[in-house]
Amino acid sequence: MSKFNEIFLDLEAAILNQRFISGDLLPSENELVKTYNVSRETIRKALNLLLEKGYIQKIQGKGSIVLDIKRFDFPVSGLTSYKELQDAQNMNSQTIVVSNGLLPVSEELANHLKLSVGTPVLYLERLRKVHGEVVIIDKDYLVTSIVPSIPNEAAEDSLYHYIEQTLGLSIGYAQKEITVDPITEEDKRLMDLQEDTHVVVVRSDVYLEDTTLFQHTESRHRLDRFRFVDFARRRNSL
Amino acid sequence: MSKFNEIFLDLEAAILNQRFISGDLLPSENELVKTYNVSRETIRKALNLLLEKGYIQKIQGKGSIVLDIKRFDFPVSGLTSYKELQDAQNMNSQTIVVSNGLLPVSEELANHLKLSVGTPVLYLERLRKVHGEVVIIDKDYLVTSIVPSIPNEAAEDSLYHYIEQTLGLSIGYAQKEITVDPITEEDKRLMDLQEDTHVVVVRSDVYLEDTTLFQHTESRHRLDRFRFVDFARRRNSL
DNA sequence: TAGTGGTCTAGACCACGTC
DNA sequence: ACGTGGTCTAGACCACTAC
Repeated sequence: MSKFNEIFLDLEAAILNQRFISGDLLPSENELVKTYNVSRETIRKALNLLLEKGYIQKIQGKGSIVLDIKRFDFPVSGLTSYKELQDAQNMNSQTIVVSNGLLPVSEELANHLKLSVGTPVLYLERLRKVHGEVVIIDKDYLVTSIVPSIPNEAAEDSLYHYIEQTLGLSIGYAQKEITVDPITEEDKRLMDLQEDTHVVVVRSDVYLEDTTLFQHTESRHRLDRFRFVDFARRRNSL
Repeated sequence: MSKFNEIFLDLEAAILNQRFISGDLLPSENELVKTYNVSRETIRKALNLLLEKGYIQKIQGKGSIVLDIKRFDFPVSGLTSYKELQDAQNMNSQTIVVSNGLLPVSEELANHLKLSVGTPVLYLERLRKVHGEVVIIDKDYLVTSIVPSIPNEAAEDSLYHYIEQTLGLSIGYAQKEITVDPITEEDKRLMDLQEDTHVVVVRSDVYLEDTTLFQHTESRHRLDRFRFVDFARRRNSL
């Protein structure tokens, strides 16, 4: 593990554990150089990670100020899976696998995943129950040359954990899109909808570190249970 | 302007102008060192910006691969304003200012903005018309000690442009939240809703670079006109 | 004036991919 | 073996804040 990543994790833990609270100044870069016995650029790489994640704001001539982290917010931002979220939130929730097997790929999806028509894909469909109600449907389409199959136990736990830990693949990045779509017959049948006429749909394409597209996901959320929180920096395009 | 930022903008332009297309390798870091006559760390800072923005993927031992940028996607992600979006998309749209003046702050908002109750805030309410229909309502609450007033012309153009260019303030970062809420009487009155019972609500807190909270915004979108696109990297928490 | 962060350098060694 | 990106260093100079 790299030094700057270790320092980042160390400082992150210090902030999460409230050893530094909102408004505090972190030790100066020169002090951190002494503390960790590394060069200043190494410290700065660690601080940049904190900066990107919204933990601190740096002010020239002053120092690194710890920002107010809203711990109870839903960080659906970034590339985080349902399971990780659930762990973080301690949600009373349950996953039900309703499909897990090969499916001939549709023409549209074949195009999308850059497969030839007719190639089978691994189709996984799961219901997410929170407090006894089905509020999310997740549909995953996986390229079988990369992920040939998923044990049901892994599907009930975390798909990403299985892909990364068991298959040893490195997930790189994802492109995602959020829209609100009219409900389908399937939504009506499988979800505990109330009078709703729409659901929030999050569609993602997920790529490995070597830029291979290996997964397309459609996640359908009941309106009242959907919340997305994001931290964004203004990039001065000077 | 810093060297690494100039190099970033140069490479970004090259990618946007298709001088490099999806799947291409950028010149190696050592080649870029020669091209730009700078040190390797400076090149790497520029490449990191491309990486964060989703323009490239770096693969050790191989090079920097240009990714597929979906140019017609709505990058509502990051800290971008409606006006900037509109420019980028060439949308046929129009802004109507329906409120622009001081308002005694409510208790809830006072708390939120850390103001004392009763302090006036600058309240700006705007309707966004696209293709003749009102599909977005924007409500901005601005701290008057920082932004005392907004000329109507600026409100019709770009609020951020006015704040940055005319007032000379530096916007730092924002925290935003997306939910789907039931419509209000006001939504019904002001927007061209169809049978909709809900709207997408984007709430943001916007801070200056010195961490001062100066704006709270509530942006209400008609369901069928809302789309959010995001690029996310998986951070290996190794 | 002293201390802070912002930028940049020239060089080093390592890990990985390609051939 | 060679070229690629990943990490790290020790030092330099600048811009800004605080006093």
